[in-house]
Amino acid sequence: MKRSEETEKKIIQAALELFVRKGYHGTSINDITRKVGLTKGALYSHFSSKGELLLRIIDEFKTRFIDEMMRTVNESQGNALEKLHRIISFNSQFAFKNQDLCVFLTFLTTELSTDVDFEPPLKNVYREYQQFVSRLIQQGINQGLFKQELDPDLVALTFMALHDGVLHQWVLNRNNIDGQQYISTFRNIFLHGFVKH
Amino acid sequence: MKRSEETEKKIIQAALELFVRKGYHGTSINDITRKVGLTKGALYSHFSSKGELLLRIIDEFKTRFIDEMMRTVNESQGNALEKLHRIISFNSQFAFKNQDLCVFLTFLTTELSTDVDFEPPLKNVYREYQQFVSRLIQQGINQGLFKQELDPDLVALTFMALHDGVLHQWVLNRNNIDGQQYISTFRNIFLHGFVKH
DNA sequence: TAAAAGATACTGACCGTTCAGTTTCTTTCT
DNA sequence: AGAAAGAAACTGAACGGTCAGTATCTTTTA
Repeated sequence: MKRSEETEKKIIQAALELFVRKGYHGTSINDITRKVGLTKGALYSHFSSKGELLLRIIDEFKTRFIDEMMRTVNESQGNALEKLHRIISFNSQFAFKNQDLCVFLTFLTTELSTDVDFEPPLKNVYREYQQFVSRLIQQGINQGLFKQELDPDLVALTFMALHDGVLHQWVLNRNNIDGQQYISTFRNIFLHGFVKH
Repeated sequence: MKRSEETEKKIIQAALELFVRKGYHGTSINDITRKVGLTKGALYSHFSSKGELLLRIIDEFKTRFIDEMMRTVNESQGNALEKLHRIISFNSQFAFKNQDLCVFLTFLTTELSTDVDFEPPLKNVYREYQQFVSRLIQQGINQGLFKQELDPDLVALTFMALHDGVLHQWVLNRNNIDGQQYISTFRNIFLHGFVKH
């Protein structure tokens, strides 16, 4: 890899970690350069603005998480339920390996959902995600696996809500939660509820 | 009500709306004073710092949402499942009436979860919430209503995760979602899952 | 040796905060 | 009741500091 590419990667990685930990507005360019061990001039010879850094991270999230998840699920065999299991597994594994990147979308969207520069790309990622899950739910309903009375869009939204929320709670309680057990809990609840029947 | 109290209320209300919409660091004192129609000096004669504003809002959230929810649920009759329904109803109604205040905790916690000044009070509110729900789940298990194999703490966490996530998604899609239908969807899924059985 | 990458030093704007002074309201005195 | 005095609320300008971004110079790399 070229040196400049490596530097860019380091900058993006540092920016990602800081954005997730302190928010976009709470992170200064100086914070980022200090973390990478560079100066402002160096950073601005790679990126034109702080905003471009954010857009690059959004893009990275899309290619590394969304696209990869769709690829994995589409290539897998099985009915809609099994594919939904796949998504949950993929998300969990990805979250374990790339905590920051995974948390990024949820956290930054809350902060920047009304920012004219960032709202459109952020919403695009969400929309793509939702449509993918929604289609899967629709398949499951057609296959007679899921309850027919449910609206696929709303179930997809609920799925994403649960996924977002679980991530949020996990970050807040990283040290007190057994990740594996937490995941199996929320998976069971999402699929079967927790009321006895 | 005294004039100063009214002004303080206006300031807090404006700060709340802006914090929720643009984040804590993304909101300036000037933004707030502009919205209220005051000057900086006036604001600082009521509040000692920007941080105090935030702490006051956290406190307001606690008394108006958490405490009130506990009171409502504790005073209600019925078993654990019915009380859980109460919580969901209360949260939904509260969210409809006080969108900003309800969204506040979720959003600001993501931004400020690593800030030494604000993390403790924010986590306290969450802890109180979780313990309350957790005890309710435990009651439900004891009463034979809920699945015994589940850990009450993790179910409570999942409940809050879903609640947080639903709020988040709702804010992002305020205009495209039928609130009532969305709530009933996530309630059904949480209680009974969406897989046919 | 030319171009890319980085260091240094700077800009103007805006940040949260302070404060001396003015206006507005409330109480006291005659 | 009406003027005087005092308190409370607010103004507007300024403070030091930090922000994102830029201009200029030096080093490294190919």
